Amino acid sequence: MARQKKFTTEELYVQTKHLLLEHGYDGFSFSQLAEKLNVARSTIYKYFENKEELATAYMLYEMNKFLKDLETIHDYSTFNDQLDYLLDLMFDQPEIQQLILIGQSIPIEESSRARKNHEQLEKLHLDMYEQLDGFVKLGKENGHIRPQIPNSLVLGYIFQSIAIPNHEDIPYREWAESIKDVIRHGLFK
Amino acid sequence: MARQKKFTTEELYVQTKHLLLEHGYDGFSFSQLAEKLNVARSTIYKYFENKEELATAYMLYEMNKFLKDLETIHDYSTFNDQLDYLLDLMFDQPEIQQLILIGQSIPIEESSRARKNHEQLEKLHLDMYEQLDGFVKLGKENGHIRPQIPNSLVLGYIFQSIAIPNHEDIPYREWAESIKDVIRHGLFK
DNA sequence: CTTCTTTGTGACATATGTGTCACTTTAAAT
DNA sequence: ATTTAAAGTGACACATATGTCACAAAGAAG
Repeated sequence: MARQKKFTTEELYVQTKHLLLEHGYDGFSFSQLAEKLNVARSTIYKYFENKEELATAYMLYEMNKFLKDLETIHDYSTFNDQLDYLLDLMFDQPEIQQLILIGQSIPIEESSRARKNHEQLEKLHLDMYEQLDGFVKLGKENGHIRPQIPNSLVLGYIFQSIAIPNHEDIPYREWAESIKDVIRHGLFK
Repeated sequence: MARQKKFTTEELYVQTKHLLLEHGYDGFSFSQLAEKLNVARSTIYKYFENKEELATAYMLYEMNKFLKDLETIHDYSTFNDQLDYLLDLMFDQPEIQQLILIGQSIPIEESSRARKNHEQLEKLHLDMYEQLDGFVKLGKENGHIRPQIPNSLVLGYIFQSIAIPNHEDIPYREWAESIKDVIRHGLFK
């Protein structure tokens, strides 16, 4: 070791997240990030080749965190508890789908270090999908979820629900319960 | 009149839409747009002061079109027909919520021509909300929609549903019917 | 044909972003 | 105290975006 770092990878990722959410991938720049971290722009190049590599590395980090949390779903035995857990998980990080979307807008150059990250990211994506697909299948087998609804719609529906803007500022608990209710039973009487 | 225009406002808006959806507001530039339209970049400055004004003008155009379509909802008498019409409308332009989101990420400078556009845009937004809110109220009064669900959640659901990615490429008609079904009756048996 | 007006353009000055590199700073190891 | 290597920086060359303006091009009106 020599000389203390001025920022941790963790801090870098936190700022990256904010900037990506605010400006999107195209609008995100090393200049902005360096300013947020109070370092020179060139410092960041010590750790990442370019925007592409940084962004994919960050997405990988975020995805791994999410998947780790997702595994905990197996601690719950009933389908209803699992659904509750999944929804709470997503409520805790409502930005996750937007980030995944931004992640998909990263253009991957041939033969870049980012390629590896990108490939691994696709693996994690598949992992996630399989986890969730298994969950939906269980729900159908156990007779909770109506079997004629396509699995991808079930999952999409759950994911998108979290992104509904709470413009009326309804208290978290009440809002979350309403969403769970609508997911289960729809809008109609 | 003098000299023919090389592009119509319509064409300009179409390209603007594509670029905004692809790159987001921050990633969008006059250079890209000029290239798409096969004109010099400076030509666009003849019609718009800057990116800000162009983007707000475009959003205004898009919003007006959408609201005009939305009015047609009154041609349908029953709540169920109105809901069907609304959902079909949104299926026809699934980009609308993403565009609205992008529109909200336009930073409005003080004392710019874009201010006027922006204020008018907010009015249209309110119009839209009132239209839709009225629709939901009707649904509750007529006993179709469960009254305990917040109105904004009902609307959020309808809007967000359209954005669910159809990864399995299920045929349009079937997919749309499934979504309508889930919105009405939820995922559970 | 000349004039007028709209439409379009290239070039300039300026700003911001990118990637690199020789160099400095700083803390640990000897 | 000296050496070493990681961590950090300013500056350079280059690319791209911005806004402006004097001027060119092209139809319409006279």
